[in-house]
Amino acid sequence: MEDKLPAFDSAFSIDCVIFGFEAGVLKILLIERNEEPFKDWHALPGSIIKQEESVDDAAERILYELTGLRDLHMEQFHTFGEVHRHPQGRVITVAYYALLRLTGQKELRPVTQFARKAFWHPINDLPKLAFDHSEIFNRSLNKVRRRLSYQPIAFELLPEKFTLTQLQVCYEAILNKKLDKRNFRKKMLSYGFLKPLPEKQKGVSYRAANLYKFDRRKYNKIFQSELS
Amino acid sequence: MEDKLPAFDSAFSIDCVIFGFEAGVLKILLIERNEEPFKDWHALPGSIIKQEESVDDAAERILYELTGLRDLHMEQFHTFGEVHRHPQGRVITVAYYALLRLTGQKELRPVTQFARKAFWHPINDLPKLAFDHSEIFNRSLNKVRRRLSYQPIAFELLPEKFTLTQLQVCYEAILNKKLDKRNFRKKMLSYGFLKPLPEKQKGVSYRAANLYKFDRRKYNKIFQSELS
DNA sequence: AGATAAGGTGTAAAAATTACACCATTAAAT
DNA sequence: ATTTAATGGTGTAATTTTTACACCTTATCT
Repeated sequence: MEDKLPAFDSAFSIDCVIFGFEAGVLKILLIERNEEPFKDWHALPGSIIKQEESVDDAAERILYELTGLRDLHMEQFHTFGEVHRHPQGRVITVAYYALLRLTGQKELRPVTQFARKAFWHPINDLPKLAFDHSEIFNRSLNKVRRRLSYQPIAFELLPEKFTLTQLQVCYEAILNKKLDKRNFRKKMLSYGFLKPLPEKQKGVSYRAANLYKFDRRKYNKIFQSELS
Repeated sequence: MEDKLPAFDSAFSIDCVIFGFEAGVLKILLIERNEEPFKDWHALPGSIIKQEESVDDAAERILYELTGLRDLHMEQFHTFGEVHRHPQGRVITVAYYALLRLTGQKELRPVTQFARKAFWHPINDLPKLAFDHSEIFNRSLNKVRRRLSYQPIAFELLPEKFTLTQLQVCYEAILNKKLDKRNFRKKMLSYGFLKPLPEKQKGVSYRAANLYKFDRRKYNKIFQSELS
């Protein structure tokens, strides 16, 4: 496929691994490419950095153009610089990840023609991805797991009001292992940044669980002072 | 100074933060630049990535060319991508760090003309650095500190045979805080990768301390299995 | 012999982590 | 009305890890 394409010199690009959590399943955002190389393949949202924008700004723009998503807090985690990772020329890519709350049913609507569509896909069943995107994804998942071990970032994935079980399932999905219910709750509550609400889960056909809210002020206090 | 220089389009570069430990003091490797921009300034060893080399390979080559040092294990930690970080044009830089054992008196000898010389400088007294290199250094130090909290990487800095006090001083230099002697020893020995040698320190005018050796096999076992 | 400087050691309290099982509540089904 | 199915919610004891803390020992130098 790549033989017919023009070669180019070198470029910097961005690739984004956006995690979402839905129905107890951890997913990432993929696009269907509408362009060679790897036309029709699934891929991470990614594109070329422009001359006049910072790398961080490029990440925001590119994610928006390919998926319609805006204003996430993305974090850079690695730069992939093998010579032949792109068939047409030298492309070094800076990879970002973000955790995204899926409530509010944000619509996925690419605003450029590079992506035919954008969609969520469970991480346990990923298709073959374009370029070295599988490797990029693997590395992002390691990063998120490691990060979760020192910062309870799972909140970023949950709706504003959530149950402790939802929180635990989210942890388990990220870490890919079962946790003990009592110990998990004890620990989470001991942090002090979970506010119990005078409100219960609705629409379940079993005992409704209490809802909690994440208190970002307290959270920030704890995890800023921890750096010292 | 930059007004007279030709502008260029865009480039990818490498900057290296190489840590060394000497006489109880943590140092990094700086060069004196022999080229505009920032001619005569102190800077991190860094230069432009070539078209036909991977980013990791570029890091090794560049460090060698500017300092004469080879075969260190460098690790990428961040990519700096602000638009105006270089006065002449767009330069995105991938930053690496490494910890280097200073025994054997490795000579520092730049093999290109870009650096007039290379030298070690204590981290507590750094001069103003070229470009955004101070920021790059700060970030590298944070990275090393954080890493030290889950992997005892301080060994990389010590000679083959070392005393427990040397090890502790090295930790203290990285973390910039005092540690308790008894607790520190208890913990280090409990890992099981410190081999006591039937040998004592020489040439000190007080009671000689026992020497230890770092057992990399056991270390790797422990810190590989830890990832699961 | 005495001074100096660092080496080397143990214990108790506190805190964090782990393992583990049963009753309560709700809605749906009968 | 009763039963069933599904999840919610809770406590304790054992173990491990972390912390705080002080004194005698050894080697060298004078």
